[in-house]
Amino acid sequence: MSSPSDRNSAAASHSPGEVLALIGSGAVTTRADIARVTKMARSTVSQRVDALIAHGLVDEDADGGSTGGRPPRRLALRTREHAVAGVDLGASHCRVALMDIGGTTLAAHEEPLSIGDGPDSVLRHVERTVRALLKETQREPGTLRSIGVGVPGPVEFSTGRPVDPPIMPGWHQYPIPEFFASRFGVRALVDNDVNVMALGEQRRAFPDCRYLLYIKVGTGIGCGIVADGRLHRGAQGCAGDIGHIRVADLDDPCRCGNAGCLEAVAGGASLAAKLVGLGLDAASGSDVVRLVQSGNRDAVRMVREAGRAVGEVLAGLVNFFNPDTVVMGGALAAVHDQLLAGVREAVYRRSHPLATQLLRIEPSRTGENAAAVGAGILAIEHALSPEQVNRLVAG
Amino acid sequence: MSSPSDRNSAAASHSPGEVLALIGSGAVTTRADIARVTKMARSTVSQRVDALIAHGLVDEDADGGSTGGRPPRRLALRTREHAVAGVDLGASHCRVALMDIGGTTLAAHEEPLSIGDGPDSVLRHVERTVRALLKETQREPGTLRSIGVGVPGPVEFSTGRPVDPPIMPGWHQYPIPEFFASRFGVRALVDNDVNVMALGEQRRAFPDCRYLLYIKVGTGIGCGIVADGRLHRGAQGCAGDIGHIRVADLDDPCRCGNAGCLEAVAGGASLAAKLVGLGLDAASGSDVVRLVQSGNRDAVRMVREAGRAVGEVLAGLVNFFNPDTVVMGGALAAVHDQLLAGVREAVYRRSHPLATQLLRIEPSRTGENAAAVGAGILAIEHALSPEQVNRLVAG
DNA sequence: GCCACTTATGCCGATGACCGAACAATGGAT
DNA sequence: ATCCATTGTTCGGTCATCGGCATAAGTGGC
Repeated sequence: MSSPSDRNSAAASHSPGEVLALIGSGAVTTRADIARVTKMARSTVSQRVDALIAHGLVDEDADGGSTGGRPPRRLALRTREHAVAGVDLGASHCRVALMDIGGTTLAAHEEPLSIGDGPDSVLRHVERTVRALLKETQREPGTLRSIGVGVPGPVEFSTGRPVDPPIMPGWHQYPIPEFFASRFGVRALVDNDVNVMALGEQRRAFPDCRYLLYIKVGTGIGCGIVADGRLHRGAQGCAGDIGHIRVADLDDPCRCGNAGCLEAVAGGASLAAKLVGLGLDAASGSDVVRLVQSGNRDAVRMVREAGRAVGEVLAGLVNFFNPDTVVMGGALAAVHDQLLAGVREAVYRRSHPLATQLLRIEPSRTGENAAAVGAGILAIEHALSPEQVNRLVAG
Repeated sequence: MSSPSDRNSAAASHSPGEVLALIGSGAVTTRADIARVTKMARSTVSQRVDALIAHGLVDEDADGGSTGGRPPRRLALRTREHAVAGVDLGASHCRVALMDIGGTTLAAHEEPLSIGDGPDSVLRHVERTVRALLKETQREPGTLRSIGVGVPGPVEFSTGRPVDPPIMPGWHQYPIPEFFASRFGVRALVDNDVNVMALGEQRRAFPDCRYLLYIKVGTGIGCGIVADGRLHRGAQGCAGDIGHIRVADLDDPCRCGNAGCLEAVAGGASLAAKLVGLGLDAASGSDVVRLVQSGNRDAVRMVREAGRAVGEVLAGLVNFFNPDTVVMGGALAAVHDQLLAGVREAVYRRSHPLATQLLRIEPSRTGENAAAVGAGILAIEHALSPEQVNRLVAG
């Protein structure tokens, strides 16, 4: 038996925030469970739980089924009272998902919106949408705990400010978190859209995968990186910018000034342009998808070709990063049969066997709301972080 | 004033292990310092320090200079009583560095040794060398706390076993830690040689850099990855295997069966072979270095060319990983003027400006002992890890 | 239906980690 | 010589946490 209250040995002692995280994760649902997992005394657990209940963070449900003894009281996050918003800003759309802190999507809304309208106009629109969704789901505005935002460009995550975003005119250094702080009084977390999609995909669809790459093939091509369960943003926060990696043996000119960039070879915009060159009607990536789905041979061949190009680059990244999972998402993932075939072919040909032996390459499992939900998860994980909760319970 | 003993608010409270880590880092040197940094009461700090002294982990030096009040007693790791060994196993050499837990190299020894002799023979040799170094520096064998080992092939870090290492016949799944546990009774940590070099370089030469890539250009080409201050090993532990990434527009056949691999284009072995093809006498990477240093035009051109190929691949990795520092090491780093010129040229041409704006690309600053010292640091960080120390102090 | 048994939670005194304040030590400043 | 600034130690008090016991609330056998 270990000596009591010994912070040196297998140290029990978990802060209220850590207890809440356990409850939130769904891994434990009763006080007795918590005591078993944390090894804290049952009395201590009750104390922690009482504090969380007193602060309205946890609810005591009805009794759970008995397993031969007194039935436990089930504990759960007080989802009614705590909501977050996940915002997905695209080049030409805006999607907002209202979620409770349990991760359930309560309502979502999408509409076309040009990011080029500038931060003031766009963010005011987001604010209105969030308020509308709160009303629609009959939640008090005061129940909003935080906001996650995904934007189509590089962001300095710590300050939440876009940095020289190529397709977001007027957004450079705009203080997005301050906007939401003044409107809702909550913290906003802003990240690149591919990052939040990677986070959402990992948390929702691949919870057991610790090293995940999310490849988004849309108009451009980007990559979100989850390493050891956390987002890897790199030194300047622009990690995952794979659109301009050189593809061997191809010389398609790219808007970046170089030739043979992955984006120029396999990006939706470039595929569409090539199809136009063949006399077909394709303005964007979605038209490419439509043509493939209708069985157009040139389009199918081209997407497969694009898959090989993506796979060529991905093969190098797999060798370098050694992920356990690669997820293909973005507009062109709608035709993932063709795309994945090319990707797998190239990756398995060129990557090291040890790196590919357990590697999974799969299409995205999250749907249209991927980015909004991912942003919401970012917000939830902030709101439920032990530091946040401890501050709340202590204050 | 925050209420005392509140584990929720700005929670002071640091375990003995954390206190030792502070002392070991050199950031603090007196009890008063520790109290200021950790915000614990001075009495508590004394208690922690007393425990560490009682267990022989910390020494109380002579007084430090007064600054107008009572002079502080300086604290330092008890380096006399705690040593580690760092072992660098190469294809044809074995280097052992004996270090104290403060990180000072006490003695080092190198000699030629073929890894192909098999684990039994090689590890017995290592054991003899470690014992000789202990005797040479007049340390008791019992002062050895742990052993770090870098090997030239993939390793499952958690078990310390090589996994299908191409140039280490007979080592597949050999339990290296068990060997040392039975001989010295200490834990051995085994990792890929490039990983320990990256770790050593980061800790020694670039302590402020959190995202570092260490590129080793020797016979082959490999990469060690430090992300957020920790080694990134990937899902299977084979991350950083960049030798067989495809280089655009080049088709040199590679031993792996593919063509255009970085290693086939720019590896020391391949460069030597090409020089032989030009009628020059070059058996390995070191001969290439010799030729470059003697001003041979073909060799200089070829190394520069190799630099560009490395840079081409590195440009992609910089976009993907967004490091703040890239270090070039390995045998060919001896001619880093020529190599770096090519690397920088390619990286700055092809990487995203945001990723390169603060990027440093520099030659390795650690010398011949890089891998052995890196392995030693791995061992030190294990021996001084809070978990280890807490167990010691508690037990 | 009653009772033994099992499991969950609440209550309470005991323990000890940590704190803060007072005190001792030690050298510089005046 | 005296005061001051700073460091470290001692000691009593507080509070978080523990373990044990009482209570709650089911199941299953008889």
